[in-house]
Amino acid sequence: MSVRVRFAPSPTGYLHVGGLRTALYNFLFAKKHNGTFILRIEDTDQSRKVEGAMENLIATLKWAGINFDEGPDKDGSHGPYIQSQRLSIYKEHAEQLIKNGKAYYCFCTAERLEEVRKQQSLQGLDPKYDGHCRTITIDEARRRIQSGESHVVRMRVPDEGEVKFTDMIRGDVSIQNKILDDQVLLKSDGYPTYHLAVVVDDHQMEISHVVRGEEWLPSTPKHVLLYQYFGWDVPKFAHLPLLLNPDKSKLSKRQGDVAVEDYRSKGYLKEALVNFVALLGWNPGDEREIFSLDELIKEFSFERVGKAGAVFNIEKLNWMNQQHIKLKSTEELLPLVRPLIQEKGWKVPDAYVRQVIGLMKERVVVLGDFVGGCPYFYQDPTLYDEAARAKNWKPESAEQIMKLAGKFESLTQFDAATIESALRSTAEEFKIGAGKLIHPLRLALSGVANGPSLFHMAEVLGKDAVLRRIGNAIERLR
RNA sequence: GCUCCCGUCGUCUAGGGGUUAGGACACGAGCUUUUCAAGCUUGUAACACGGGUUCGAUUCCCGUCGGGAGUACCA
Repeated sequence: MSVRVRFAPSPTGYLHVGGLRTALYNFLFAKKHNGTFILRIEDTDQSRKVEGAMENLIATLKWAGINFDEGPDKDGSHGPYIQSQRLSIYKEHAEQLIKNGKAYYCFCTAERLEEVRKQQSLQGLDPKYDGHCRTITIDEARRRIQSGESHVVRMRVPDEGEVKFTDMIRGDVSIQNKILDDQVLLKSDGYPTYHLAVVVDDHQMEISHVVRGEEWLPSTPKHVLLYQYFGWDVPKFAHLPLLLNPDKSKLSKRQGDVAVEDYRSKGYLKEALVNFVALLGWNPGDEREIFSLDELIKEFSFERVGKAGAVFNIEKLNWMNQQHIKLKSTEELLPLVRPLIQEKGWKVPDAYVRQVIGLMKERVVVLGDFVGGCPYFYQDPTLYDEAARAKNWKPESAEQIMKLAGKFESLTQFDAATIESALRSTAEEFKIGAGKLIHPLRLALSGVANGPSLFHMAEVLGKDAVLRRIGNAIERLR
């Protein structure tokens, strides 16, 4: 059997990191088995529709490197891939169920439904549709519809028996029919609910494995029942453990960033985010942790996906981002850093940025650190860190640095080696340790107490900037 | 409430009838060092609880507790 899987988000804004992982697992599984990965847009709730959300979703998936084979803008002869364009299909299927007695028209108003639920909870019963419209004959129903009465279609769930299915991650799951609700399948506006739409689409699109979040586990029995009603083969299911907030509730906004775009704009590499999210619930079975997308494809399997929810731990993501940055060449980093410098309005040539990247690469966590973490590479310092000044700038420093500047001036070759020897010889002349010059010079050049190797930093800055900054510092730090 | 799912260091996890319960992040210490990082070495830290089964359970079974999800004309 060929593998066909799908990621089916609803376009309500941005791509959630939980969604990213669901999409990723689907993608990895498809690629691993030479299968097909499909993107389907589930926009059956008109009230939640957000303009541009679908384009955004597609762009973000593309950014992450999770490419789909079939989808809204990639026809694969199983479309359309946007549910709002498939309304007639759902309607036909709902009617088929009605004809077979597996579904029925319901005319209950929202008010009545609410009242019923209220009464039930008052009596300590489960809130559930009371079957009020179950016995209305099709003829009568048609008359009422003809006269313009608002209605929905509900599935008829048997009162007895149970539904069983096997989940690739959780094993056998079963549930009693009697606790299942007569789920609405077709809403009064003619749109299907999720439950009808997924089943119909997954079947028509020949989905072999339904891989989705654990929040769907409780409604899966209804879906299985629908497959049976239609006489269709049931696909395999894999319900992924949830991604959690630090307090263990389902990962949500208000407790941190959940949008993939947020992490992107904060300077996380797609490689790091994908790698990190892959390891939330899955592991390779050995102690490797850093993976490329291709390696993930090679290693992935549902047997190694865990059952328990996983807290989204930003500290580990930070570490992983560092690792992936270090894995990248300066040339690969350049186009990622360049726009950030542009944003600040700073103008420096590529050759210069390459040198900065070279020096900063080992000490950066997010891409922004190449810029905001070392502004002194782009601008003369105007403020000097107070603590550093108190610690490193002594009354005699000005004279010593002045002397050093004199030596710098006469250097024909201004590189890390010549800078270092000039500094060391100056220190000797004053009979002080090199540190007594290094620290104040660093303060003068960068305005702060720490950063990359001072001599290399000075080399990158260049002689003119170094002399100018020394002059400024002596003026301002007196 | 009811239904379903889950339960190994603070977090991500490996393991599985007999182990010094392993790794990673974070945290502490040390080394290195012109600073800060990085790197290397190292330390602290876990099988939720109670019953079984068994010569032996963290591992298998049951219960309890705890957590989560679902319970919509939202997905």
